[in-house]
Amino acid sequence: MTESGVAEERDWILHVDMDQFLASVELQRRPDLVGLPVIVGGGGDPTEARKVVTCASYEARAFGVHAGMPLRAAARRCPDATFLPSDPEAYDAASERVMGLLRDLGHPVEVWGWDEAYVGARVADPVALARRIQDVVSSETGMSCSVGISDNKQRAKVATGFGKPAGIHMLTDDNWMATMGDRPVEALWGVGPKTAKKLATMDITTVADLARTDSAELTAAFGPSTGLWILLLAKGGGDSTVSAEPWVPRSRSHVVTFAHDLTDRAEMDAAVTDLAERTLAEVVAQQRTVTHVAVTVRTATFYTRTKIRKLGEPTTDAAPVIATALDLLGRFELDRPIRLLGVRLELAMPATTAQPR
DNA sequence: TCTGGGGTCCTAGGACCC
DNA sequence: TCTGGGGTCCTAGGACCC
Repeated sequence: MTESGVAEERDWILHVDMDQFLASVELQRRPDLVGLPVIVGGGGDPTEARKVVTCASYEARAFGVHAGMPLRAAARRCPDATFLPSDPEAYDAASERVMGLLRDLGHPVEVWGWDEAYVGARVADPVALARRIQDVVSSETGMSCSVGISDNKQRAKVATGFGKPAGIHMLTDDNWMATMGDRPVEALWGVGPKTAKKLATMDITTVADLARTDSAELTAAFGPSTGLWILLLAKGGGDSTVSAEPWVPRSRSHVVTFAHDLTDRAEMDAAVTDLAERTLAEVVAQQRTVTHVAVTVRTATFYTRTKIRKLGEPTTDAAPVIATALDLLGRFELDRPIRLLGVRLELAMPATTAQPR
């Protein structure tokens, strides 16, 4: 604040996160379901095995239903919910609309998946900008979003969690430790259950614990990059850049979980061939080139392994891609029932954005 | 009613070369 | 002949996120 009481312009990062995005898109065409439990996932059949919830409306969440839960379990918890099939094209279109609205505000927008984006803005009143974002998104799409405000992406993302749903929350150096210090390290974006468990063996369980840990102790345990990174996160730091450059994907993949485990090698070959062909077709449609082929196998016991091979030269030809995928598949011991097969194609980076690997 | 699908990045260790 | 060290490329695996 200046003496006149007018805030000065500063660089802010706003994290915009659509509330219950997939359910919200569905509610736009099914207004009769507004206020009711709605569960999106699989083919919309709650009895379908090996399919999970992709998005649950807040009303469904009140029954304990959440993303990743098997549809059958969701149906048990919330039998009166309306189950809808996943419709990626509709979500793509809705996402494009929202991102377009954000870009129209005139600030750089970094898209983070279907339902999230960072907006970088030098403004005096970021809360006013957040309100404007919510108003525009709401009036133009009928959907609500939450906005987190900070000076870096990780902290802005954490702030959004305090704003959900449909709210605005700001986290800065002034309130970071008071807000987060006593919370578990997993409250940090980028610290998951494995890291939390390892930290716990070092007697580090809260954000405040982690923030006051010696950097040498963390780099010894987690490596020079990760160790310093999680220390920075605990102190409220993070990445302060917002890039409006379109994201260039590094890879493209598909996996399939079979309704019934495969035991026949010919069926496995056919599945891998199909996955490779489909994935390559998408890569070629995007005018990209394949450098590596990876094959993933998951057995009935959930044992999951990946084998990857660099191709002799980057290609868009189906023959070498399929041959490599089948050869990689053959290097697994396939004597146990197979639950999942996957193919991932790693892509050559276009010359203008080529980066050392 | 066991545990989806699509991604990214980091680290470790072996092979190979100088 | 033996020994040491550094750098790079490659694959495997882990971890995390939406």
